[in-house]
Amino acid sequence: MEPNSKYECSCVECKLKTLFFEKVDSNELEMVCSSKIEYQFKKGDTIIREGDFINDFIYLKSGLVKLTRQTSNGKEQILSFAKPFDFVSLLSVFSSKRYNYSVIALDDTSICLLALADVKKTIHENGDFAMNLMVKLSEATDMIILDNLEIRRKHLKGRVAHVLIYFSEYIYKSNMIQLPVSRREIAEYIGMTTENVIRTLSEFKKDGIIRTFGKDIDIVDLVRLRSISEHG
Amino acid sequence: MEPNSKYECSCVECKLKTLFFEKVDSNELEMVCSSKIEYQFKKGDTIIREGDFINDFIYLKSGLVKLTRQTSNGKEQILSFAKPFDFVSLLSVFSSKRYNYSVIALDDTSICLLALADVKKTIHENGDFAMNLMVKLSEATDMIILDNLEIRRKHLKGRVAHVLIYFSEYIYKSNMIQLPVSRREIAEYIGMTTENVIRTLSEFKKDGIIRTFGKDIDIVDLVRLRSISEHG
DNA sequence: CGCGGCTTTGATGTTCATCAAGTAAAGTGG
DNA sequence: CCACTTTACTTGATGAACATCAAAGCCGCG
Repeated sequence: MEPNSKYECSCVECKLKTLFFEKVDSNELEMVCSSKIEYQFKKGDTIIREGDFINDFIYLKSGLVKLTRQTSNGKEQILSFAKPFDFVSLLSVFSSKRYNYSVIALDDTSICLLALADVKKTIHENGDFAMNLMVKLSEATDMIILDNLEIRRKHLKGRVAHVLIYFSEYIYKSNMIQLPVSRREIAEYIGMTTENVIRTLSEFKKDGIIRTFGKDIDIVDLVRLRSISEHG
Repeated sequence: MEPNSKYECSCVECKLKTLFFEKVDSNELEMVCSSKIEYQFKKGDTIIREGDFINDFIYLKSGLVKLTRQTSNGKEQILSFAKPFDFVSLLSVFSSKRYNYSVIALDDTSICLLALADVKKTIHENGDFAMNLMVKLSEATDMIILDNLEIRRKHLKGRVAHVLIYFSEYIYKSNMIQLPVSRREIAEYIGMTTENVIRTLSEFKKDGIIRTFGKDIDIVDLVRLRSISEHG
Protein backbone atom coordinates (compact mmCIF):
# COMPACT_ATOMS: atom_id res chain seq x y z
CA MET A 1 0.00 0.00 0.00
CA GLU A 2 1.37 3.41 -0.93
CA PRO A 3 -0.73 6.15 0.55
CA ASN A 4 -0.60 9.64 -0.86
CA SER A 5 -0.69 11.29 2.49
CA LYS A 6 -1.08 10.35 6.10
CA TYR A 7 -2.29 12.10 9.20
CA GLU A 8 -4.04 11.54 12.47
CA CYS A 9 -7.52 12.51 13.48
CA SER A 10 -9.62 12.00 16.55
CA CYS A 11 -11.68 8.84 16.78
CA VAL A 12 -13.93 10.38 19.38
CA GLU A 13 -15.86 12.35 16.77
CA CYS A 14 -15.68 9.67 14.11
CA LYS A 15 -19.05 8.19 13.21
CA LEU A 16 -17.40 4.95 12.20
CA LYS A 17 -16.79 3.99 15.79
CA THR A 18 -20.29 2.46 15.77
CA LEU A 19 -18.83 -0.12 13.44
CA PHE A 20 -17.10 -1.50 16.49
CA PHE A 21 -19.17 -0.52 19.47
CA GLU A 22 -22.89 -0.15 19.79
CA LYS A 23 -22.45 1.71 23.03
CA VAL A 24 -19.12 3.38 23.00
CA ASP A 25 -16.97 3.48 26.08
CA SER A 26 -13.97 5.79 26.03
CA ASN A 27 -11.65 3.10 27.33
CA GLU A 28 -12.56 0.70 24.58
CA LEU A 29 -12.38 3.41 21.98
CA GLU A 30 -8.91 4.32 23.13
CA MET A 31 -7.91 0.68 22.90
CA VAL A 32 -8.82 0.44 19.23
CA CYS A 33 -7.99 3.98 18.29
CA SER A 34 -4.55 4.45 19.77
CA SER A 35 -2.87 2.42 17.06
CA LYS A 36 -4.93 3.44 14.08
CA ILE A 37 -3.40 5.18 11.08
CA GLU A 38 -5.31 7.18 8.51
CA TYR A 39 -4.42 7.28 4.83
CA GLN A 40 -5.69 9.35 1.92
CA PHE A 41 -6.01 8.11 -1.64
CA LYS A 42 -6.85 9.85 -4.89
CA LYS A 43 -9.30 8.63 -7.49
CA GLY A 44 -7.76 5.72 -9.36
CA ASP A 45 -5.24 4.79 -6.65
CA THR A 46 -4.80 1.18 -5.69
CA ILE A 47 -5.45 0.76 -1.98
CA ILE A 48 -5.01 -2.99 -1.80
CA ARG A 49 -3.39 -5.17 -4.44
CA GLU A 50 -4.63 -8.71 -5.07
CA GLY A 51 -2.10 -11.12 -3.59
CA ASP A 52 -0.85 -8.73 -0.88
CA PHE A 53 -0.38 -10.18 2.56
CA ILE A 54 -3.13 -9.30 4.95
CA ASN A 55 -1.53 -7.53 7.88
CA ASP A 56 -4.09 -4.87 8.55
CA PHE A 57 -7.70 -4.42 9.25
CA ILE A 58 -8.94 -1.65 6.96
CA TYR A 59 -12.14 0.33 6.85
CA LEU A 60 -13.37 3.17 4.69
CA LYS A 61 -13.73 6.56 6.28
CA SER A 62 -14.86 8.48 3.22
CA GLY A 63 -15.02 7.98 -0.51
CA LEU A 64 -15.92 5.08 -2.75
CA VAL A 65 -14.02 2.00 -3.90
CA LYS A 66 -14.37 -1.04 -6.12
CA LEU A 67 -13.33 -4.57 -5.19
CA THR A 68 -11.92 -6.28 -8.24
CA ARG A 69 -10.00 -9.39 -9.17
CA GLN A 70 -8.22 -10.82 -12.17
CA THR A 71 -9.80 -13.91 -13.72
CA SER A 72 -7.66 -16.69 -15.14
CA ASN A 73 -8.51 -15.64 -18.70
CA GLY A 74 -7.02 -12.23 -18.05
CA LYS A 75 -10.16 -10.16 -17.58
CA GLU A 76 -11.10 -7.96 -14.67
CA GLN A 77 -14.11 -8.91 -12.59
CA ILE A 78 -15.67 -6.49 -10.12
CA LEU A 79 -17.00 -8.17 -6.97
CA SER A 80 -18.73 -5.19 -5.49
CA PHE A 81 -18.50 -1.54 -4.60
CA ALA A 82 -18.13 -0.15 -1.10
CA LYS A 83 -18.76 3.14 0.61
CA PRO A 84 -18.14 4.14 4.23
CA PHE A 85 -19.71 1.76 6.75
CA ASP A 86 -19.43 -1.08 4.26
CA PHE A 87 -16.40 -2.97 5.32
CA VAL A 88 -13.63 -3.33 2.82
CA SER A 89 -11.14 -5.51 4.55
CA LEU A 90 -13.57 -8.24 5.41
CA LEU A 91 -13.80 -10.85 2.72
CA SER A 92 -10.68 -12.71 3.69
CA VAL A 93 -9.21 -11.03 6.74
CA PHE A 94 -10.12 -13.86 9.03
CA SER A 95 -9.74 -16.73 6.62
CA SER A 96 -6.79 -16.12 4.35
CA LYS A 97 -3.17 -14.97 4.42
CA ARG A 98 -3.46 -12.92 1.26
CA TYR A 99 -6.07 -10.75 -0.37
CA ASN A 100 -7.77 -12.41 -3.32
CA TYR A 101 -9.04 -9.10 -4.66
CA SER A 102 -7.78 -5.57 -5.22
CA VAL A 103 -9.37 -2.44 -3.79
CA ILE A 104 -9.23 0.64 -5.99
CA ALA A 105 -10.48 4.15 -5.23
CA LEU A 106 -13.25 5.38 -7.54
CA ASP A 107 -13.17 8.73 -5.83
CA ASP A 108 -10.91 10.51 -3.35
CA THR A 109 -10.98 8.15 -0.43
CA SER A 110 -9.64 7.99 3.09
CA ILE A 111 -9.26 4.85 5.12
CA CYS A 112 -8.35 3.90 8.65
CA LEU A 113 -6.02 1.05 9.29
CA LEU A 114 -5.54 -1.09 12.39
CA ALA A 115 -3.01 -3.83 12.92
CA LEU A 116 -4.91 -7.06 12.35
CA ALA A 117 -3.19 -8.63 15.35
CA ASP A 118 -4.59 -5.89 17.59
CA VAL A 119 -8.10 -6.46 16.28
CA LYS A 120 -7.80 -10.17 16.93
CA LYS A 121 -6.56 -9.47 20.42
CA THR A 122 -9.54 -7.21 21.06
CA ILE A 123 -11.91 -9.90 19.80
CA HIS A 124 -10.46 -12.22 22.38
CA GLU A 125 -10.75 -9.73 25.18
CA ASN A 126 -14.01 -7.99 24.44
CA GLY A 127 -17.19 -9.94 23.79
CA ASP A 128 -19.22 -6.91 22.75
CA PHE A 129 -16.61 -6.01 20.21
CA ALA A 130 -16.50 -9.57 18.87
CA MET A 131 -20.25 -9.86 18.57
CA ASN A 132 -20.64 -6.48 16.93
CA LEU A 133 -17.89 -7.21 14.44
CA MET A 134 -19.43 -10.55 13.58
CA VAL A 135 -22.75 -8.89 12.81
CA LYS A 136 -21.07 -6.36 10.51
CA LEU A 137 -19.08 -9.06 8.80
CA SER A 138 -22.19 -11.12 8.29
CA GLU A 139 -24.17 -8.17 6.94
CA ALA A 140 -21.46 -7.21 4.49
CA THR A 141 -20.93 -10.70 3.10
CA ASP A 142 -24.68 -11.34 2.93
CA MET A 143 -25.06 -8.29 0.78
CA ILE A 144 -22.34 -9.32 -1.61
CA ILE A 145 -23.74 -12.84 -1.94
CA LEU A 146 -27.34 -11.75 -2.51
CA ASP A 147 -26.30 -9.03 -4.93
CA ASN A 148 -24.26 -11.51 -6.95
CA LEU A 149 -27.14 -13.98 -7.03
CA GLU A 150 -29.49 -11.25 -8.24
CA ILE A 151 -27.15 -10.29 -11.03
CA ARG A 152 -26.63 -13.89 -12.05
CA ARG A 153 -30.31 -14.60 -12.49
CA LYS A 154 -30.98 -11.57 -14.68
CA HIS A 155 -30.56 -10.85 -18.36
CA LEU A 156 -28.60 -7.97 -19.79
CA LYS A 157 -31.32 -5.33 -19.48
CA GLY A 158 -32.22 -6.43 -15.98
CA ARG A 159 -28.58 -6.26 -14.94
CA VAL A 160 -28.08 -2.76 -16.25
CA ALA A 161 -31.30 -1.66 -14.57
CA HIS A 162 -30.06 -3.29 -11.37
CA VAL A 163 -26.81 -1.32 -11.44
CA LEU A 164 -28.57 1.99 -12.06
CA ILE A 165 -30.94 1.36 -9.17
CA TYR A 166 -28.03 0.28 -6.99
CA PHE A 167 -26.14 3.52 -7.51
CA SER A 168 -29.29 5.59 -7.28
CA GLU A 169 -30.64 4.08 -4.09
CA TYR A 170 -27.61 2.79 -2.30
CA ILE A 171 -24.79 5.15 -3.19
CA TYR A 172 -26.30 8.48 -4.20
CA LYS A 173 -29.79 8.31 -2.70
CA SER A 174 -31.08 10.37 -5.60
CA ASN A 175 -32.62 10.00 -9.06
CA MET A 176 -29.73 12.02 -10.43
CA ILE A 177 -26.55 10.00 -10.37
CA GLN A 178 -23.06 10.78 -11.51
CA LEU A 179 -21.72 7.37 -12.44
CA PRO A 180 -18.44 6.84 -10.59
CA VAL A 181 -17.53 4.10 -13.06
CA SER A 182 -16.95 3.79 -16.78
CA ARG A 183 -19.20 1.74 -19.06
CA ARG A 184 -16.44 -0.82 -19.12
CA GLU A 185 -16.47 -1.09 -15.33
CA ILE A 186 -20.21 -1.62 -15.33
CA ALA A 187 -19.60 -4.41 -17.83
CA GLU A 188 -16.93 -5.92 -15.57
CA TYR A 189 -19.37 -5.82 -12.70
CA ILE A 190 -22.37 -7.40 -14.41
CA GLY A 191 -20.37 -9.78 -16.59
CA MET A 192 -21.32 -8.42 -20.02
CA THR A 193 -19.46 -6.59 -22.77
CA THR A 194 -18.96 -2.84 -22.75
CA GLU A 195 -20.75 -2.51 -26.11
CA ASN A 196 -23.88 -4.17 -24.82
CA VAL A 197 -23.94 -2.06 -21.68
CA ILE A 198 -23.82 1.03 -23.90
CA ARG A 199 -26.48 -0.33 -26.24
CA THR A 200 -28.78 -1.01 -23.30
CA LEU A 201 -28.26 2.45 -21.85
CA SER A 202 -29.01 3.93 -25.29
CA GLU A 203 -32.19 1.90 -25.46
CA PHE A 204 -33.30 3.03 -21.98
CA LYS A 205 -32.68 6.59 -23.16
CA LYS A 206 -34.66 6.10 -26.37
CA ASP A 207 -37.54 4.63 -24.35
CA GLY A 208 -37.60 7.64 -22.02
CA ILE A 209 -36.58 5.66 -18.94
CA ILE A 210 -33.40 7.62 -18.33
CA ARG A 211 -31.67 10.74 -19.60
CA THR A 212 -27.91 10.71 -20.04
CA PHE A 213 -25.26 13.40 -20.26
CA GLY A 214 -22.00 11.46 -20.29
CA LYS A 215 -21.56 10.12 -16.80
CA ASP A 216 -24.55 12.03 -15.47
CA ILE A 217 -27.68 9.96 -15.56
CA ASP A 218 -31.16 11.01 -14.59
CA ILE A 219 -33.64 8.26 -13.83
CA VAL A 220 -36.96 9.46 -15.23
CA ASP A 221 -39.13 6.37 -14.96
CA LEU A 222 -38.05 4.48 -11.86
CA VAL A 223 -41.15 2.28 -11.91
CA ARG A 224 -40.36 0.92 -15.34
CA LEU A 225 -36.68 0.56 -14.50
CA ARG A 226 -37.59 -1.45 -11.43
CA SER A 227 -39.88 -3.64 -13.47
CA ILE A 228 -37.11 -4.32 -15.99
CA SER A 229 -34.74 -5.14 -13.16
CA GLU A 230 -37.19 -7.65 -11.67
CA HIS A 231 -38.80 -9.31 -14.64
CA GLY A 232 -36.54 -8.85 -17.60
CA MET B 1 -38.53 -27.52 11.06
CA GLU B 2 -40.03 -30.98 11.29
CA PRO B 3 -37.38 -33.58 12.00
CA ASN B 4 -37.98 -37.23 11.25
CA SER B 5 -36.35 -38.38 14.39
CA LYS B 6 -34.45 -36.97 17.27
CA TYR B 7 -31.92 -38.31 19.69
CA GLU B 8 -28.92 -37.38 21.75
CA CYS B 9 -25.33 -38.32 21.22
CA SER B 10 -22.10 -37.45 22.95
CA CYS B 11 -20.25 -34.34 21.82
CA VAL B 12 -17.02 -35.59 23.33
CA GLU B 13 -16.43 -37.94 20.42
CA CYS B 14 -17.85 -35.65 17.77
CA LYS B 15 -15.28 -34.38 15.31
CA LEU B 16 -17.33 -31.28 14.70
CA LYS B 17 -16.32 -29.82 18.00
CA THR B 18 -13.26 -28.40 16.26
CA LEU B 19 -15.65 -26.10 14.51
CA PHE B 20 -15.89 -24.30 17.79
CA PHE B 21 -12.70 -24.92 19.64
CA GLU B 22 -9.22 -25.38 18.33
CA LYS B 23 -8.08 -26.74 21.63
CA VAL B 24 -11.01 -28.32 23.33
CA ASP B 25 -11.53 -27.93 27.00
CA SER B 26 -14.17 -30.14 28.60
CA ASN B 27 -15.75 -27.21 30.44
CA GLU B 28 -16.24 -25.24 27.28
CA LEU B 29 -17.46 -28.27 25.40
CA GLU B 30 -20.05 -28.90 28.08
CA MET B 31 -21.15 -25.29 27.84
CA VAL B 32 -21.97 -25.59 24.16
CA CYS B 33 -23.02 -29.19 24.17
CA SER B 34 -25.43 -29.36 27.06
CA SER B 35 -28.21 -27.68 25.16
CA LYS B 36 -27.68 -29.16 21.72
CA ILE B 37 -30.32 -31.24 19.96
CA GLU B 38 -29.67 -33.62 17.11
CA TYR B 39 -32.11 -34.16 14.23
CA GLN B 40 -32.20 -36.64 11.38
CA PHE B 41 -33.52 -35.90 7.91
CA LYS B 42 -34.17 -38.08 4.89
CA LYS B 43 -33.14 -37.28 1.34
CA GLY B 44 -35.46 -34.60 -0.01
CA ASP B 45 -36.55 -33.25 3.38
CA THR B 46 -36.63 -29.53 3.97
CA ILE B 47 -34.41 -28.64 6.90
CA ILE B 48 -34.84 -24.89 6.78
CA ARG B 49 -37.54 -23.05 4.88
CA GLU B 50 -36.83 -19.64 3.29
CA GLY B 51 -38.53 -16.99 5.41
CA ASP B 52 -38.38 -18.95 8.69
CA PHE B 53 -37.32 -17.04 11.75
CA ILE B 54 -33.75 -17.69 12.77
CA ASN B 55 -33.82 -19.00 16.31
CA ASP B 56 -31.15 -21.64 16.12
CA PHE B 57 -27.58 -22.10 15.18
CA ILE B 58 -27.40 -25.19 12.98
CA TYR B 59 -24.51 -27.25 11.70
CA LEU B 60 -24.28 -30.38 9.59
CA LYS B 61 -23.14 -33.54 11.30
CA SER B 62 -23.42 -35.87 8.33
CA GLY B 63 -24.95 -35.87 4.89
CA LEU B 64 -25.23 -33.32 2.12
CA VAL B 65 -27.55 -30.36 1.55
CA LYS B 66 -28.32 -27.65 -0.96
CA LEU B 67 -28.97 -24.00 -0.14
CA THR B 68 -31.66 -22.67 -2.44
CA ARG B 69 -33.86 -19.64 -2.81
CA GLN B 70 -36.86 -18.58 -4.86
CA THR B 71 -36.25 -15.77 -7.34
CA SER B 72 -38.90 -13.13 -7.99
CA ASN B 73 -39.69 -14.66 -11.38
CA GLY B 74 -40.63 -17.92 -9.71
CA LYS B 75 -37.54 -19.99 -10.42
CA GLU B 76 -35.31 -21.83 -7.97
CA GLN B 77 -31.73 -20.69 -7.59
CA ILE B 78 -29.15 -22.81 -5.80
CA LEU B 79 -26.60 -20.76 -3.83
CA SER B 80 -24.30 -23.59 -2.89
CA PHE B 81 -23.98 -27.09 -1.53
CA ALA B 82 -22.69 -27.99 1.91
CA LYS B 83 -21.25 -31.03 3.56
CA PRO B 84 -20.17 -31.54 7.19
CA PHE B 85 -17.77 -28.87 8.43
CA ASP B 86 -19.18 -26.41 5.97
CA PHE B 87 -21.49 -24.29 7.99
CA VAL B 88 -25.08 -24.21 7.00
CA SER B 89 -26.62 -21.74 9.32
CA LEU B 90 -24.17 -18.99 8.64
CA LEU B 91 -25.24 -16.75 5.84
CA SER B 92 -27.67 -14.69 7.81
CA VAL B 93 -27.55 -15.90 11.41
CA PHE B 94 -25.82 -12.81 12.66
CA SER B 95 -27.32 -10.29 10.32
CA SER B 96 -30.95 -11.11 9.71
CA LYS B 97 -34.13 -12.11 11.53
CA ARG B 98 -35.21 -14.60 8.88
CA TYR B 99 -33.52 -17.02 6.55
CA ASN B 100 -33.35 -15.82 2.98
CA TYR B 101 -32.72 -19.31 1.65
CA SER B 102 -33.99 -22.85 2.17
CA VAL B 103 -31.83 -25.81 3.14
CA ILE B 104 -32.82 -29.15 1.65
CA ALA B 105 -31.25 -32.57 2.23
CA LEU B 106 -29.75 -34.17 -0.90
CA ASP B 107 -28.95 -37.27 1.10
CA ASP B 108 -29.81 -38.64 4.52
CA THR B 109 -28.54 -35.91 6.78
CA SER B 110 -28.18 -35.25 10.48
CA ILE B 111 -27.73 -31.85 12.03
CA CYS B 112 -27.01 -30.44 15.44
CA LEU B 113 -28.89 -27.46 16.68
CA LEU B 114 -28.01 -24.90 19.34
CA ALA B 115 -30.14 -22.04 20.59
CA LEU B 116 -28.78 -18.96 18.84
CA ALA B 117 -29.06 -16.97 22.04
CA ASP B 118 -26.71 -19.43 23.76
CA VAL B 119 -24.17 -19.13 20.97
CA LYS B 120 -24.28 -15.36 21.18
CA LYS B 121 -23.82 -15.55 24.91
CA THR B 122 -20.79 -17.78 24.46
CA ILE B 123 -19.32 -15.35 21.93
CA HIS B 124 -19.53 -12.66 24.56
CA GLU B 125 -17.96 -14.78 27.24
CA ASN B 126 -15.30 -16.69 25.36
CA GLY B 127 -12.79 -14.94 23.12
CA ASP B 128 -11.36 -18.15 21.68
CA PHE B 129 -14.78 -19.31 20.71
CA ALA B 130 -15.59 -15.94 19.10
CA MET B 131 -12.38 -15.83 17.14
CA ASN B 132 -12.66 -19.39 15.94
CA LEU B 133 -16.25 -18.92 14.86
CA MET B 134 -15.36 -15.76 12.99
CA VAL B 135 -12.69 -17.62 11.04
CA LYS B 136 -15.14 -20.39 10.09
CA LEU B 137 -17.77 -17.88 9.10
CA SER B 138 -15.27 -15.99 7.00
CA GLU B 139 -14.01 -19.16 5.30
CA ALA B 140 -17.50 -20.35 4.46
CA THR B 141 -18.70 -17.06 3.01
CA ASP B 142 -15.43 -16.56 1.11
CA MET B 143 -15.95 -19.88 -0.57
CA ILE B 144 -19.50 -19.08 -1.61
CA ILE B 145 -18.50 -15.69 -2.97
CA LEU B 146 -15.51 -16.93 -4.96
CA ASP B 147 -17.42 -19.91 -6.27
CA ASN B 148 -20.22 -17.67 -7.47
CA LEU B 149 -17.76 -15.32 -9.15
CA GLU B 150 -16.11 -18.24 -10.92
CA ILE B 151 -19.44 -19.50 -12.21
CA ARG B 152 -20.45 -16.05 -13.35
CA ARG B 153 -17.40 -15.49 -15.47
CA LYS B 154 -17.68 -18.82 -17.33
CA HIS B 155 -19.68 -20.01 -20.30
CA LEU B 156 -21.96 -23.02 -20.33
CA LYS B 157 -19.30 -25.66 -20.91
CA GLY B 158 -16.97 -24.13 -18.36
CA ARG B 159 -19.75 -24.04 -15.80
CA VAL B 160 -20.67 -27.67 -16.28
CA ALA B 161 -16.99 -28.64 -16.08
CA HIS B 162 -16.72 -26.55 -12.91
CA VAL B 163 -19.60 -28.42 -11.27
CA LEU B 164 -18.18 -31.84 -12.16
CA ILE B 165 -14.80 -30.89 -10.75
CA TYR B 166 -16.45 -29.45 -7.68
CA PHE B 167 -18.27 -32.69 -6.86
CA SER B 168 -15.27 -34.79 -7.79
CA GLU B 169 -12.70 -32.90 -5.76
CA TYR B 170 -14.64 -31.31 -3.00
CA ILE B 171 -17.47 -33.68 -2.21
CA TYR B 172 -16.47 -37.17 -3.34
CA LYS B 173 -12.69 -36.89 -3.59
CA SER B 174 -12.75 -39.34 -6.48
CA ASN B 175 -12.94 -39.46 -10.27
CA MET B 176 -16.06 -41.57 -9.95
CA ILE B 177 -18.95 -39.49 -8.74
CA GLN B 178 -22.55 -40.33 -8.10
CA LEU B 179 -24.27 -37.04 -8.76
CA PRO B 180 -26.37 -36.17 -5.72
CA VAL B 181 -28.38 -33.76 -7.83
CA SER B 182 -30.58 -33.91 -10.90
CA ARG B 183 -29.67 -32.27 -14.20
CA ARG B 184 -32.28 -29.68 -13.35
CA GLU B 185 -30.55 -28.89 -10.05
CA ILE B 186 -27.22 -28.46 -11.80
CA ALA B 187 -29.00 -26.02 -14.09
CA GLU B 188 -30.42 -24.16 -11.10
CA TYR B 189 -26.95 -23.91 -9.64
CA ILE B 190 -25.10 -22.65 -12.70
CA GLY B 191 -27.95 -20.54 -14.05
CA MET B 192 -28.57 -22.35 -17.32
CA THR B 193 -31.41 -24.47 -18.69
CA THR B 194 -31.74 -28.19 -17.96
CA GLU B 195 -31.62 -29.01 -21.67
CA ASN B 196 -28.30 -27.30 -22.16
CA VAL B 197 -26.77 -28.97 -19.13
CA ILE B 198 -27.75 -32.33 -20.64
CA ARG B 199 -26.49 -31.36 -24.08
CA THR B 200 -23.14 -30.37 -22.60
CA LEU B 201 -22.83 -33.61 -20.64
CA SER B 202 -23.64 -35.54 -23.82
CA GLU B 203 -20.95 -33.63 -25.64
CA PHE B 204 -18.36 -34.31 -22.93
CA LYS B 205 -19.32 -37.96 -23.23
CA LYS B 206 -19.01 -37.96 -27.03
CA ASP B 207 -15.59 -36.32 -26.72
CA GLY B 208 -14.40 -38.99 -24.30
CA ILE B 209 -13.98 -36.61 -21.38
CA ILE B 210 -16.49 -38.37 -19.15
CA ARG B 211 -18.49 -41.58 -19.08
CA THR B 212 -22.05 -41.51 -17.80
CA PHE B 213 -24.42 -44.13 -16.47
CA GLY B 214 -27.41 -42.15 -15.29
CA LYS B 215 -26.27 -40.33 -12.18
CA ASP B 216 -22.95 -42.14 -12.09
CA ILE B 217 -20.27 -40.16 -13.83
CA ASP B 218 -16.67 -41.17 -14.39
CA ILE B 219 -14.22 -38.41 -15.18
CA VAL B 220 -11.85 -39.89 -17.75
CA ASP B 221 -9.88 -36.84 -18.87
CA LEU B 222 -9.54 -34.52 -15.90
CA VAL B 223 -6.86 -32.43 -17.61
CA ARG B 224 -9.16 -31.53 -20.47
CA LEU B 225 -12.08 -30.96 -18.12
CA ARG B 226 -9.97 -28.58 -16.07
CA SER B 227 -8.90 -26.75 -19.20
CA ILE B 228 -12.52 -26.35 -20.27
CA SER B 229 -13.41 -25.09 -16.81
CA GLU B 230 -10.66 -22.48 -16.91
CA HIS B 231 -10.59 -21.26 -20.46
CA GLY B 232 -13.95 -22.06 -21.97
C1' DC C 1 -1.81 18.93 -32.41
C1' DG C 2 -1.96 14.09 -31.98
C1' DC C 3 -2.29 10.17 -29.17
C1' DG C 4 -4.80 6.99 -26.28
C1' DG C 5 -8.71 5.87 -23.82
C1' DC C 6 -13.69 6.07 -23.52
C1' DT C 7 -17.95 6.02 -25.97
C1' DT C 8 -21.11 4.90 -29.62
C1' DT C 9 -23.33 2.43 -33.57
C1' DG C 10 -23.65 -1.17 -37.05
C1' DA C 11 -22.97 -5.84 -39.09
C1' DT C 12 -22.18 -10.63 -38.31
C1' DG C 13 -21.82 -14.99 -36.10
C1' DT C 14 -22.00 -17.75 -31.81
C1' DT C 15 -24.13 -19.18 -27.73
C1' DC C 16 -27.94 -20.10 -25.47
C1' DA C 17 -33.16 -20.38 -24.25
C1' DT C 18 -37.39 -21.93 -25.79
C1' DC C 19 -40.56 -25.06 -27.82
C1' DA C 20 -41.68 -29.59 -29.11
C1' DA C 21 -41.62 -34.48 -28.80
C1' DG C 22 -40.22 -38.69 -27.29
C1' DT C 23 -37.90 -42.24 -24.14
C1' DA C 24 -36.57 -43.95 -19.72
C1' DA C 25 -37.12 -44.32 -14.84
C1' DA C 26 -39.45 -43.93 -10.60
C1' DG C 27 -43.20 -43.52 -7.63
C1' DT C 28 -48.60 -44.71 -6.71
C1' DG C 29 -52.86 -46.93 -6.14
C1' DG C 30 -55.65 -50.94 -7.15
C1' DC D 1 -47.49 -57.14 -9.33
C1' DC D 2 -49.18 -54.38 -13.02
C1' DA D 3 -51.41 -50.28 -15.14
C1' DC D 4 -51.05 -45.42 -14.38
C1' DT D 5 -49.12 -41.14 -13.44
C1' DT D 6 -45.53 -38.30 -12.79
C1' DT D 7 -40.91 -36.82 -13.00
C1' DA D 8 -36.36 -37.08 -14.99
C1' DC D 9 -33.78 -37.37 -19.00
C1' DT D 10 -32.65 -36.73 -23.96
C1' DT D 11 -32.47 -34.87 -28.80
C1' DG D 12 -33.70 -31.74 -32.50
C1' DA D 13 -35.29 -27.37 -34.59
C1' DT D 14 -35.86 -22.47 -34.23
C1' DG D 15 -35.27 -17.88 -32.78
C1' DA D 16 -33.61 -14.55 -29.30
C1' DA D 17 -29.87 -12.79 -26.66
C1' DC D 18 -25.37 -11.76 -26.63
C1' DA D 19 -20.18 -11.51 -28.04
C1' DT D 20 -17.12 -10.19 -31.42
C1' DC D 21 -15.25 -7.40 -34.99
C1' DA D 22 -14.98 -3.07 -37.28
C1' DA D 23 -15.14 1.87 -37.67
C1' DA D 24 -15.74 6.35 -36.27
C1' DG D 25 -16.59 10.39 -33.00
C1' DC D 26 -15.41 12.45 -28.66
C1' DC D 27 -12.53 14.22 -25.08
C1' DG D 28 -8.70 15.06 -21.99
C1' DC D 29 -3.88 15.47 -21.72
C1' DG D 30 0.97 15.84 -22.66
